[in-house]
Amino acid sequence: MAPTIRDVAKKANVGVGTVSRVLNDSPQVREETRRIVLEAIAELDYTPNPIARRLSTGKTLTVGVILPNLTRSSYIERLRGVQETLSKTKYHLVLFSVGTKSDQDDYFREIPRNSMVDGLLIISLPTTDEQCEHFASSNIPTVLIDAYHPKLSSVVVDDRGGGMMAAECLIANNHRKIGFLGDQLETTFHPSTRYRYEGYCKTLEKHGIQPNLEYHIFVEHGRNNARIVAQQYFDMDDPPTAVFASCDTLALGVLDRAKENGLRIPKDLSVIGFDGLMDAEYAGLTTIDQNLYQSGVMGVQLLIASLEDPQRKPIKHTLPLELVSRSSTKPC
Amino acid sequence: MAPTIRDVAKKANVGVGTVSRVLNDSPQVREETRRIVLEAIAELDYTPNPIARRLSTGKTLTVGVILPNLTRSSYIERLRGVQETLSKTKYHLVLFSVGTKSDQDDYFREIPRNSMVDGLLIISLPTTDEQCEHFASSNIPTVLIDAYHPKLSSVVVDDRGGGMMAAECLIANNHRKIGFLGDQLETTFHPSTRYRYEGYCKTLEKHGIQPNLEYHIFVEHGRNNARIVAQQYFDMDDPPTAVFASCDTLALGVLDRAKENGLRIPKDLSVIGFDGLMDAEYAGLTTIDQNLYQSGVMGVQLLIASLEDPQRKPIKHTLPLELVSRSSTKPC
DNA sequence: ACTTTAAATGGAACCGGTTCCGAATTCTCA
DNA sequence: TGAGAATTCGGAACCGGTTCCATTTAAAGT
Repeated sequence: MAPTIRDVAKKANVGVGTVSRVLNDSPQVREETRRIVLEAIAELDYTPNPIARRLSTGKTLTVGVILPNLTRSSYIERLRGVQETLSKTKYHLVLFSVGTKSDQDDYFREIPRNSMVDGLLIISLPTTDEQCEHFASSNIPTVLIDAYHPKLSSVVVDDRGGGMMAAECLIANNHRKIGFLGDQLETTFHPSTRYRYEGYCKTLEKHGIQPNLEYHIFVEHGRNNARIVAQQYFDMDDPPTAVFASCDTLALGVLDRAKENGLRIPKDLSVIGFDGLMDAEYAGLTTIDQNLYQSGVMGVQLLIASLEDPQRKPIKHTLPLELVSRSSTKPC
Repeated sequence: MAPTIRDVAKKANVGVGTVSRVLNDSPQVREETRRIVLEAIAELDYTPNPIARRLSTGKTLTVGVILPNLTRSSYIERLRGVQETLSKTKYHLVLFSVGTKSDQDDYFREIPRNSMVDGLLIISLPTTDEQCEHFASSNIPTVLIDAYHPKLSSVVVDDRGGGMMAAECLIANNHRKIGFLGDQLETTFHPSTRYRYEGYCKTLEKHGIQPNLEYHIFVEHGRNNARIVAQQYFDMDDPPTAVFASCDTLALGVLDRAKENGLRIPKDLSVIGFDGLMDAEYAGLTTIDQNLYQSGVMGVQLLIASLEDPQRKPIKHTLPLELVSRSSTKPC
């Protein structure tokens, strides 16, 4: 059996309290005594049992990360930022992925309730007001990434502004017939898409362009789905000359189909995406880079701050957006 | 403060033992008593503290997953299989990612030692004999995914056979000048690449083709790296007419560059990859599909089996490989 | 040298479950 | 109806840490 703190205490001829103090770098222990205890620890090859520690301190040294699933590159990139940052801290990462709405409800209810984690990071999940209030009033600090609520710390980008940037870029290149391809708005709709859409519409109007609703298509997320619906654009009597997709994955699908149809990019069709995925780089896709990785890093930093000071006020951190101009558009 | 089992016991006028029995569905409790206890639980909105439970049972209800990092799609796809399967069980998933060799050593030493998890899943990490022995003799069941050791359960594919399939496919299409592009062999080399390489060489020889070492290039993993080194092929006096890349990502890089050079695929150059990523599908890349997702599913199943019966003998599960013929080669 | 004060230490109590054993209750059957 | 067996139950002991308080030991002060 693994040695316990009492074994160490016995071996070092001290009380368990003293061993505990040595383990926790308490200054209240004589140098000489510390040496003896450390020796005993080394001899027994003793490691404190983290679970026992958790029980008595009430801390789990664990951070929960909840995200929709592991299929979208954007979630993964955020997760990567979270993971790499968290690995530099004392916290472990427990991963939860919600497949369905009811999964989400379950997790949101159960995770804080039986305090399985010290803190929670919620990535790209649309949360209700009620849920956020619930997190805020629970005693586990929670940070939203790619979502916002006044009572919780959050990491966001200016989606509306991003939509405007994209539209401005295309308009600057003399496009007037601009399409918008977005993630499904109805079902598992994420607010970000709507804001990007709003920014896009706003900008068109600002330039006196009446958004053509025929050009606005919403589709279930997926490169292949985008590839398929993109055909609708090419079948139109008066097709758009440019498309802004609400995420890179959809934009890539449009490019795929455009190339299949022999269109020249960006001459016959300009495409701009949103996210800044690696895949966009490979495909030469112009995009609005939203610093996905950095959102994970920042999320962890905010969470750690809350963990260290639970009274800390919620902070809303807005990451910058950057237009990355590539070959799918003329230079912006 | 959250109610404890003793609060419930008091409220229900029973002993804590009885409450515990109710919680654990012990048959040793009268139906009437059970009802009363459940009522008290409901009234207090009581949830057992999982950490306390862990301490007394010694089980953490947690499975650790160690993988190299979250950048390669193949790891992610495996992780996805693991995650989705695990979420159907009572176990939680704790994610560890090793950035450096020394990270790996640390994790391998520390994770079993302070028993933070009930079981361990090791994905695509080259492990030494010594490390495996160590896992096998520790009391936490461990399963290797994409690696093999006789003392541990493992999920693998026949990499050598896969290399042969790829080569056979190209040879059947009358290619004689076949290149091989592999992940770096020197530094963070993974055995799978070597086996694929061996299978490829073997097959060439079998068909009387002397492998041309000039055609064999090894490069740090990455689509862009592959894209860059691929130029070496095109600069040769007598370039290969086909390339087998040890993974899809590298193959995609080759395709990228080939297209930049205006080569027609598969007429001027045939390319075949290995993995079966979604990206390969989008790019029309012929590949050897190794059922990455399924490897995660299977890994969890083997682990759960070991968790339920720790005496169980190690099992080696070999997943099938499937040649998926797309437009980067002539039909195989 | 001898109090006064400060620092170091031992160990019981606690965190919140599970488990086991002895006691109490209920059931069985003569 | 009552002895004996079978259920059901209560609660102490335990898991392995931390923490707090009382006590011992060392340092400081006059």
